[in-house]
Amino acid sequence: MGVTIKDVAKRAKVAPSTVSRVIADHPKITQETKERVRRIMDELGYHPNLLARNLVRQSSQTIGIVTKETTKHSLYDPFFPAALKGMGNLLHEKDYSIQLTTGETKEEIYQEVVKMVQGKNVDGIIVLYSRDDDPVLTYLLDCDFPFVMLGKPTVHVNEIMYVDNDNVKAAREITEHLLSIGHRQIAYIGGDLKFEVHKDREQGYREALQMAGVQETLIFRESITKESGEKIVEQLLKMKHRPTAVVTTDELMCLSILSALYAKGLRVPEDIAITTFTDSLISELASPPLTTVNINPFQLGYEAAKSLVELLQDPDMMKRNILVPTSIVTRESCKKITENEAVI
Amino acid sequence: MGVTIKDVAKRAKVAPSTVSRVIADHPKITQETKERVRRIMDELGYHPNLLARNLVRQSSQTIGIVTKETTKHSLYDPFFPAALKGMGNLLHEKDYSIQLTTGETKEEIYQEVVKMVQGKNVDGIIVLYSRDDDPVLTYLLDCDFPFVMLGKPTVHVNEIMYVDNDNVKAAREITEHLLSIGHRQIAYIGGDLKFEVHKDREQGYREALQMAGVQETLIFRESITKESGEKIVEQLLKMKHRPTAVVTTDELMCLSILSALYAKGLRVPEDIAITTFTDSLISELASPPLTTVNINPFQLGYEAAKSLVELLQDPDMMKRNILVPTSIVTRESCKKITENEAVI
DNA sequence: CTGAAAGCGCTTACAG
DNA sequence: CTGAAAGCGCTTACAG
Repeated sequence: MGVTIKDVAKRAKVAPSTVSRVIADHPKITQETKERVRRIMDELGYHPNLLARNLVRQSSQTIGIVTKETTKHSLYDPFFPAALKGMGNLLHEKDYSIQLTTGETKEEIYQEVVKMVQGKNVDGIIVLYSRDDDPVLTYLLDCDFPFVMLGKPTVHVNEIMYVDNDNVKAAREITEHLLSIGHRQIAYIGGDLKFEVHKDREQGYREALQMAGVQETLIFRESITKESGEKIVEQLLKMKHRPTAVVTTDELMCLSILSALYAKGLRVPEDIAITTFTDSLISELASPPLTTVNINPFQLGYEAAKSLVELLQDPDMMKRNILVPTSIVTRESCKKITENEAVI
Repeated sequence: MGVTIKDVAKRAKVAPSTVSRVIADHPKITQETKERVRRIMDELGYHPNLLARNLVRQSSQTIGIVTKETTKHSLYDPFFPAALKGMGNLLHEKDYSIQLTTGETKEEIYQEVVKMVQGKNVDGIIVLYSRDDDPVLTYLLDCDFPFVMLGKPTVHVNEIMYVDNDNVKAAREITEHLLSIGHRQIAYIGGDLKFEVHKDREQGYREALQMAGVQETLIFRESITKESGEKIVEQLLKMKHRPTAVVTTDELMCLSILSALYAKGLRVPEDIAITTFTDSLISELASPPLTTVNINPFQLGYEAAKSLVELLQDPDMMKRNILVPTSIVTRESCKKITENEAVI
């Protein structure tokens, strides 16, 4: 086996406890001893065995990151790597490691969380989604385990630390943006309402239309595939008052819609305006570049990790929430229209 | 603190060692004792403390995944989540956890790897890239630590277990595909040659042209941004014999090129054909859908993890390599051209 | 088939 | 300022 604290102690002619204190940079050890011990550690190539340290500290200095079950799409959702990077940045700073769930299904992931928590494999958890009836959430609350949610919880809002955008507002604003440049027929393409983010954005869309006195809403909640994009576009084209603008909430879905529109010979933004959410490189590189709600996914991850670390340092802290601001990035996918065009 | 093995032992009136054996499902424990002990474990809500188990076993049942330093682009490269999912799948099956590096720079990542290895925080490592002069690689080889590389190593090829595509062949085949449908002026847009993958693909491109008797090669190695796409397209358009087809090796770069082409009023595939690599959802959803080399990123990750687990089970096993096959997925971004069109 | 004991490699009160 | 000792919660030869 490798070099242990005892080997160092023997060579340095001190007790193992002293070596341990040198590692911890304990203030009551003389500079002299510290230097001597450190030199010997270098000589022997000593590195602390973290497994032993973890056991005695009952802490792994690791944060578990819980994802939702995978779909073909969620795999490629640019939100994930950006948020991951944000969490990684903060956690690296604070000297925590990241452990990722590997399960595919809800049940597998639940079991992993239980194992992480009970096995003391992680000191805290970040849940990367918010959905209805989530056994993971119930479990974490039940055992009072430190965690932060990325997204607004659907229950126990006041007992859970979370980081989110104001998705209602964000969706309202992007819809208002379209209204302000003359659009009246605006379709909305969101997602499954069991996820809080989709509830919020859909509500924001409704609010904006209502406040503008527009009666007609048009909402789609399809899974994100090429086919669903085609299906939606087909439906749009069949309508008497075809929408002049579309709010999508997902960059890949937006690509899918774009693709279907082009296939039908429609031009963006000339024939129809389109907007999306997230603002990864995809929005910038799409043709045309997309007007997008920048939700700052990196910052969301960063703040979630930061809140969790603070919670670990002070378990009794107030369960406060953080709202990461969003902003509209205007690109070429939306065009001002006159009243004439508005009603085709 | 939580329930320990001693609590269970006391209640079940057996020794802690017996409880331990029940957990391990040791064959020499009677069914009767097993059942009794298990019942009590349930009653008390006992879960093994993995930190303690890790210490005595000197193993963390965790695999470290080492990424390369981040760029704005690499963050969104769809290869990463797909490979991650592949690794996760296999590792979940084998009951290993995943620990991810969090560093931003080469130096930070190197330090993390050292800490992972020396601190015994991981049992094995998967390196997600292959580049020249990589201190991480040197270090892992020096301390003879179990690892698998995803990509072909640039040195010590025979001492390293790796999983890769045959990138030379893949690039040759996609270039030959373009040749076979009539293209003669084919540009290539790759990446920094310090990465083995880019060396290989560039070579494949060259080989295909050479074998077809085409003298002229045209190679770009830009970073992946909107601006570099514009720059490249500008250069292409200035040429006397403008290429009729472009091989790109990255889906986001391909989007960038598409975008720049459209901005200049060119049509794909009518005016210029374009192909790419990876085959994530992006290729499918792009406009037009992209002819792509499917490199099976999920499978690459899966096989890498599988090889590593095998290596951990049998440290003396032959350091064999695995080549994951690639295939060309034909979509609408390439059009057959006649000899007339070939020379504009 | 089961138990008593040692030990994994640290950390941390408690003495001095 | 430093050391001796106990202990974190398991596992695993060694006995019987």
